Amino acid sequence: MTHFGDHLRQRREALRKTDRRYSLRQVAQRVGIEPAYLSKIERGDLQPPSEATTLRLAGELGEDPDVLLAMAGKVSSDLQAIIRKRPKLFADLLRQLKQAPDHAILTVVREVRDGDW
Amino acid sequence: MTHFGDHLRQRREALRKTDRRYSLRQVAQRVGIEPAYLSKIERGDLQPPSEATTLRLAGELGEDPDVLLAMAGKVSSDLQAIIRKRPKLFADLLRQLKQAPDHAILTVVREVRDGDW
DNA sequence: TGTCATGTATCGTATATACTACACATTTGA
DNA sequence: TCAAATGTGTAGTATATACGATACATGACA
Repeated sequence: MTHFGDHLRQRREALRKTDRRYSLRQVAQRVGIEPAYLSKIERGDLQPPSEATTLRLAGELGEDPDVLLAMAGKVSSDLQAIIRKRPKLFADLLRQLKQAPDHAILTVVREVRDGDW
Repeated sequence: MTHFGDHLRQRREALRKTDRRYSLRQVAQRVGIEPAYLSKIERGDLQPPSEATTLRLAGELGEDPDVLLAMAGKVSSDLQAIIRKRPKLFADLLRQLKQAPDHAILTVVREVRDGDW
């Protein structure tokens, strides 16, 4: 499993190949953090940043926010809020689905989307 | 919405009516925290405790752990781990189900439980 | 060849989290 | 009635979180 920082750096360097605006310093500036801070994060010297900063990084680097948050060891606060409103229901559901294969979960997602209630 | 601390106190006092072992001090001791700390939590003077302590409180007071954690503004770390392993899938699922009525989610839970994969 | 940008090392800070320790006034039960 | 138990006020602590500011060596490039 590739590290959060490694992943950031790989992604940034990839974008950098076709766009010089993706230097560490410029990305840091657009994201609103110090270059030194981003440097240490990319190198795994520091913990991944806060949810808010991680989301801005995802936006800047064109990454899926939930996936990047997951790599940062976090779960989006809006998802947490959904669970907290009906904790028993969603706790049961998630533990049931823990073992289920991806396609089964996808099926459920589609069922719900197309479901009529 | 009743406060986390209020809820704890109500629950503890209810148990106390039939069992003197549910004094604040004795519960605190069994849970492994200082009475003064539990007092302030019940009165809403301090934030809800850590996940670990909240779970011990749930056990001691016979409450559903996920529900009590939700009242503490948290989501169980094992549920978070489930989500983090397949963030896109579960993020989509939860956002789909955000609006769904309880019975629809229950149906999904049962479908998955009885499903054959 | 000099200057501009780049990545990084070092140091420091503000705030939040998660409690403990102790003392004290009040209440309860034998 | 008095000793034990109860709830609470005050003060303090250790650790984690989430960064900022500054300075510096290296590399690119014009």
